[in-house]
Amino acid sequence: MAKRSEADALMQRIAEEFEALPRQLQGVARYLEEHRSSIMVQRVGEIAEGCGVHASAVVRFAQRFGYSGFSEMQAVFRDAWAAQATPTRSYQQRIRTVIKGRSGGVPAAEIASRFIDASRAGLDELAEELDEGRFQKAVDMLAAAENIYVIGVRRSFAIAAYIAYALQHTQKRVHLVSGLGGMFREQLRSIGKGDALIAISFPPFGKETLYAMRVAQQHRAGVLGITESDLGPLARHSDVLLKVKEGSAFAFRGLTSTMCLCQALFVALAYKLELTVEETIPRGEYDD
Amino acid sequence: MAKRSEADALMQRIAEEFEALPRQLQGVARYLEEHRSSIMVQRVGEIAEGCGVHASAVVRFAQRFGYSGFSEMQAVFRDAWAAQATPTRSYQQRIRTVIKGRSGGVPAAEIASRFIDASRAGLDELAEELDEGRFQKAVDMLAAAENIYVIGVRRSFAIAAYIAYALQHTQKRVHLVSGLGGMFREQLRSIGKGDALIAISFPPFGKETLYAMRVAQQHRAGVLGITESDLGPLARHSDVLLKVKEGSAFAFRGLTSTMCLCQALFVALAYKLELTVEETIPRGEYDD
DNA sequence: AAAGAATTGGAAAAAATGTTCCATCGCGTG
DNA sequence: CACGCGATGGAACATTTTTTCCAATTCTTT
Repeated sequence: MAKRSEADALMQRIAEEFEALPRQLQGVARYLEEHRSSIMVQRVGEIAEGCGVHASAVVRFAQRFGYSGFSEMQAVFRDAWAAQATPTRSYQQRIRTVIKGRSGGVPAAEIASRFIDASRAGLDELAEELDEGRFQKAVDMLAAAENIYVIGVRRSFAIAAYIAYALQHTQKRVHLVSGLGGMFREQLRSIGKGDALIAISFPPFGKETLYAMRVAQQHRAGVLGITESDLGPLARHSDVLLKVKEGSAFAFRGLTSTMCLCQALFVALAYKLELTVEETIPRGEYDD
Repeated sequence: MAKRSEADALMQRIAEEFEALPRQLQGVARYLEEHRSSIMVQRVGEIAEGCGVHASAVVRFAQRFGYSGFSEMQAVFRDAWAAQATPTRSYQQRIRTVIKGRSGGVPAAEIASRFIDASRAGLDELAEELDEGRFQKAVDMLAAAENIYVIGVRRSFAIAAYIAYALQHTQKRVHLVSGLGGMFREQLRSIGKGDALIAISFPPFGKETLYAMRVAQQHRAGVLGITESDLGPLARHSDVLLKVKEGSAFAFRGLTSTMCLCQALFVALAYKLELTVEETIPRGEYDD
């Protein structure tokens, strides 16, 4: 019943012993986990190169886990692949698999899979409907700003938090308007000309966000709105408005498209500012 | 844009010349057509046996179609497979190309569009590789918890913030371990048996997150880790581990797949708790 | 700091795999 | 029916790939 392939068992064994493995073998382990699906096609040499390791290290790895050599271990992955590539699994078996995992109610995986589909559809739409002119304008505005303020409340807060984090990797001064301590007003006080505000809001629009946009405009700062329609209240207060329509499954509004758009925005900005890779991803002690 | 692989071209050529082929080579041709997807893994001998033919016949077949030998022909199929098996990688590759290629103003929209493609491919991968059993376990664990603590620092903070927000729509008590005021330790103090911790972390793993996981385990709380691999430090401290592989375009790690997974997690949980749509999406005065 | 253990990289041996050559066979044709 | 052309299979050969062995190095422990 359990279709637990030997490959699965092996991977688990690897995960368990991982910590106790020497440095290079850990590298091999990581590589195997990462490229599990293509190991069957690769030669020892290729894998070794992929890990930046000598071929013999890969062989030693296999031996450490009880195989006579790499070839024997590779066979395990090959078999696993062959087993799943051949739709020999009867329909009944599949159903049983799905039912097996669930503890009453609808299998969670079913929901997950549908939600992922919906998110993907959302991205399709984003790709199709992205207004290139506006996007470019948004990037230009941010590139020109001295200080960048970011606001998003409730559902949109996570997005705002992400943008603020990402922008820390630029030379800009970044201010996340969080409202911590009830200080929305105070956090916005010093916004002014030459600055920009990024505001993320979806219906029903948070009043804090709208307030921030008004303040920004009064202070002559540029405003970039991220929302779902040209018709909402953000339009009036934005210099540039980016639209994202989130797909929704189970009447639950997604956020992946918005997240994706914001990351794209950051990447484009980083490029425009000619940040090097090293600058965008510092790997210090405190990084996560 | 039609990415007609060399393998496709070859198969067509084979079809055209099929009639003119000697008996055995026709057999080989049929075999290739039939087992096109597994040729890359097989040895000449295996294929020869599969056709009831001598190995040299297969080599001759390859040579007849202009290759130096079987190996060269096999490489064609291997490449074709690699191209379709790792769409994520190739998208990321393209972003990199776009960015490095042209000097001066690459249209921001171009970057955006590539980035969206890459994210989409990432979701495909997520859908494909999601471990259904673990996902179900994760949902069950959360459903059973009285208090849910959430931690994620730096890059992962936005995700943690979102989860904490979403969970407010359930009956659970939710605690976002933010470290505000340097109080990581204090915020975790009262975690205990019957509670759950959701920890999100990617390399290089934030020490705060790892610390929180250790504490949670010591206090007998359930730990749900969200990371990119079974081999990282989260594995040891997690009761359930969900994997998300985010592609990184020019060393810039995405977050859309992670976001999507977490939302799916919430939706599945909400469903299990039998929350109605209205409950999960209250539209009150303060909503955003 | 020295001794010991474990890890690592190179090179050579071993195995496996792929390719070529050639004698034989079968088939169609003159 | 004999001839010749091309197809076939076996075995030798060549190449590639894997594995083993060992010396150099690094890391630990005393």
